[in-house]
Amino acid sequence: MDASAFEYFHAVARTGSISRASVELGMEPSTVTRHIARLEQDAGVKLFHRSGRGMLLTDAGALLLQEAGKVVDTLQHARRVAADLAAGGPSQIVVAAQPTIVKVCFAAMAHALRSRYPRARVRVIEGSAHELVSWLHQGKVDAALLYVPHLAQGHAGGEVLLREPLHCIFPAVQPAPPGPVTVPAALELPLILPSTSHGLRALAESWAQRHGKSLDVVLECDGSTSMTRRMVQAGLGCTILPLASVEEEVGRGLLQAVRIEGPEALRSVVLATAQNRPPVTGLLDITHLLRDTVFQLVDAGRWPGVDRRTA
Amino acid sequence: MDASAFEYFHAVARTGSISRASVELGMEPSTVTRHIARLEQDAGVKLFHRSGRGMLLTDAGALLLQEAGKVVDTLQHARRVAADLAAGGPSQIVVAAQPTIVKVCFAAMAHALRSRYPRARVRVIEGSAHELVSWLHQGKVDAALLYVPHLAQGHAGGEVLLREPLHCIFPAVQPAPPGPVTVPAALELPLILPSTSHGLRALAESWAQRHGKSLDVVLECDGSTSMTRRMVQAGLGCTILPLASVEEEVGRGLLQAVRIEGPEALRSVVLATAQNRPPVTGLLDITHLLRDTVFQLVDAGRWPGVDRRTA
DNA sequence: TTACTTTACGCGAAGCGTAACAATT
DNA sequence: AATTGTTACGCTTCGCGTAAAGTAA
Repeated sequence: MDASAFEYFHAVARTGSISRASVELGMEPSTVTRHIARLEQDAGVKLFHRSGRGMLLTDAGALLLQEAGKVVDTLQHARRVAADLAAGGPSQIVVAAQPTIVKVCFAAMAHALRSRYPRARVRVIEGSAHELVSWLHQGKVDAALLYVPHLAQGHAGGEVLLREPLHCIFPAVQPAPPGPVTVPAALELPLILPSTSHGLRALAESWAQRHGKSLDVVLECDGSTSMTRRMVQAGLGCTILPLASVEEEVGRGLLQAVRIEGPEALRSVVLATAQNRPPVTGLLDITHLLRDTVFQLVDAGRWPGVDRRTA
Repeated sequence: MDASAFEYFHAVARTGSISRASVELGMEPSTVTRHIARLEQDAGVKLFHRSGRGMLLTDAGALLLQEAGKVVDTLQHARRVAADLAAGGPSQIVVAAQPTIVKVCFAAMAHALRSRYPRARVRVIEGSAHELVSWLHQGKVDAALLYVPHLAQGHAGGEVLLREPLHCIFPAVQPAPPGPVTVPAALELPLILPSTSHGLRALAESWAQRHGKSLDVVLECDGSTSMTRRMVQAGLGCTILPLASVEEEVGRGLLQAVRIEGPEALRSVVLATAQNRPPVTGLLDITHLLRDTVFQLVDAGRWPGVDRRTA
């Protein structure tokens, strides 16, 4: 029973159709049919229910898919290591980060990675914190930059690169305090925040609990922070964000940002790598490069709101 | 890059020679050579140092072997699941146990497994407790019967089948106490025991510590317990074993066995399965069968020194 | 010399694509 | 009718084994 049979099977099960799998695999549908037919003959059971609309896994098929998935993953890793050997260094580098971080430093990072590893395929992905840890765990990304909500760092194998102060974001039309505000003062404001399970919302909730207040959430706004920014610009309320997220709007006078005081208003940016998986070739080099890039950005004043003192 | 390439590579690296790998793989040496040569070409580096005596991994080869090993393991599991599907039940059953347990009940177990799963390949392996947990973790065995030293059960996903009392084993020439002895009394005896890291030795050490005594170990005897038995027969000292290990010699008057009193002199026999790995087809059935076999042996009085009361 | 790996060569089989067919919606 | 899966057929290619050559101990 050849390993490629499991790969074909995996593709068909995932796409739910022979024709879709065939284009993904770059071969003719008839070939895929033959492979599936042979696998079913070898296994002695039907792995799919056939219908005019596609292929649906049977119970036995679902069982075998578990194993097929592992085979595909393992093979992919092995091939990648071989490719790394051939390239004399990493042949593929995948870095992910949360949107704000992407905005600030992924241009510089992509540039640094490309010039350091010209022969490697460099991929950058944007995702939520939850997605990032999941991707790390699955080995889909090599390194990730993410916010750790408060002082709860050390949960994963991450190195704290810097601490970024959070700001209260006001509409341009509303008079904002001239200097930094305290956390309790921020909690008095009508806020536009993401719904639960988002890092910033969880942080705000923990502030409210600690100071014995309740949040005045006038609007829940999920998705990209640009939507939240537009809501604040429209004067519906204030929000809490790092300065980097709104630097441009602040510069153009569309929004006002006031720093929130105190250590609880600091979010750590950590550089995380997968601990459970074997490190990719040159991962240590890569993390060094990413770290240096971040520090250079901060030193050049290109990370709004962050300097060496806060970091 | 085909998965079979990794399998061939794995075989060559493991055996250290193309010719040995070729017989293991059931093919001609020239074929294996071609596969390795192509893999090296794809990887762009030499994976082996060639010498007139065989093949030795390079650094790059060692790196790739890590991945190749995972590929081989994963593929093996996937093929097995497929074979289970084809057989309509488990196609292979691997059960392991510590030597004494093997001696007492593996004949009955092998018989029960063969009659329950006539189409399956049944394998039984004997090994030390340390090896057993390692094999379970690696997925090399489906179920294992092993002794848990004292009352520290529950560490792994194991079910306690019974508790077996330990005995003091005396030479035939030496007058032995007529009835059960206490743990402190046993600790006074000159003992022949395995060296550290063996379960029985660790148990004896813990007794000594708890009763504030020190062991009088006249001889350390590693390997099979039959060596220990011969040493006791020769009159060099006493030892501590379950009755099942020495039943035959006791019956022939070559040794004397005296039960040790108290709950601390009981060893639990646990039926363990791998928790970290997906269960094999019908594993639940198999464990049921093994459990019933043990209980039937005990009820029939075929497990020396154990009855329903101690169990 | 001996044991092992590698190359050359010819053959056979396995797998692919094209194209026609069948079945479900 | 349209989309999708399956079967038939001819062909190419890939990989195996045999046999000879090369190479280190």
